[in-house]
Amino acid sequence: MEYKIAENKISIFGKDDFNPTHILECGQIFSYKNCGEFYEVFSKDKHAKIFETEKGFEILTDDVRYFENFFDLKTDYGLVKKKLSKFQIMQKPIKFGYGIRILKNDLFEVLISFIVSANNNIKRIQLILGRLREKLGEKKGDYFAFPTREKLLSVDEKFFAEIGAGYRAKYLYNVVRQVDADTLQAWQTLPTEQLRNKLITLSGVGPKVADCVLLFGFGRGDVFPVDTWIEKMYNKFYQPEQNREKIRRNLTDEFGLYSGYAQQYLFYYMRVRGDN
DNA sequence: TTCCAGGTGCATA
DNA sequence: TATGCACATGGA
Repeated sequence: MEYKIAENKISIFGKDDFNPTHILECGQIFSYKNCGEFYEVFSKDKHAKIFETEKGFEILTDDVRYFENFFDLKTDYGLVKKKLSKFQIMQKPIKFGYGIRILKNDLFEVLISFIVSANNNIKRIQLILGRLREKLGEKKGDYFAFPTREKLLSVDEKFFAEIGAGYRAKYLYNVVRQVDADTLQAWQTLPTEQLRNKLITLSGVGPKVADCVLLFGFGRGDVFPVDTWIEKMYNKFYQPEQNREKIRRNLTDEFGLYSGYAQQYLFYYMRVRGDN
């Protein structure tokens, strides 16, 4: 996919491998707004607006280099889809979510966000994270930054309960005391399996949340997060199986380095289309 | 009213 | 190692 970077704008040429609806509404990020004429997306303390043009899309932002990496623009998703299309099961999901790209979101934000996501629905996750930004994030004109770790350290467990986190309040209170952004960044050098083991030691982080952080933060394509929707998918298209660890092993064996990409097309397809 | 949502932690055997 | 249950909250 071709794109051009100017001072405050990234121009995307073509609409085959980039679609803001697919990218933002496929459940990998919770901080964005559909404003009709455009989408606005928030990551860390930054934001960008995405407009559709005749030839493609334009991303307007003060930090073009950040969002070039965020939208994973250097990866050839045409190739990803070509590799995945040899699997029969991927035909419809790829056609349906053709413009999906896997985001490289801020590690600390992804960690907090997906701890909130556990056993929760997307609407409520967005609500809780929105309140978190409003109450603790720095005001940046007409939006709020994601709170820094220092800010998150300043509140008690009750605060997280009051913004609606429910029983996850304890996990959040604990996890901000267990890691900081630099520690997470340092883990980037580890191979996936070791990194996964590190993440699972954190409060509120199990196999599923760890895989989401690996995929949507660390950019590891060799993980396959198994949630309730993937379990539904697996039981529909493969053999009946309720052990999520077995499902995960089977799917990563099948899709290898492209596991994460496959997962995201399938997740989006299952959640929006239900089936067929 | 009951079920479900991008599951995890902990006790028990 | 594996199984079962509790855990907040709000929409369907």
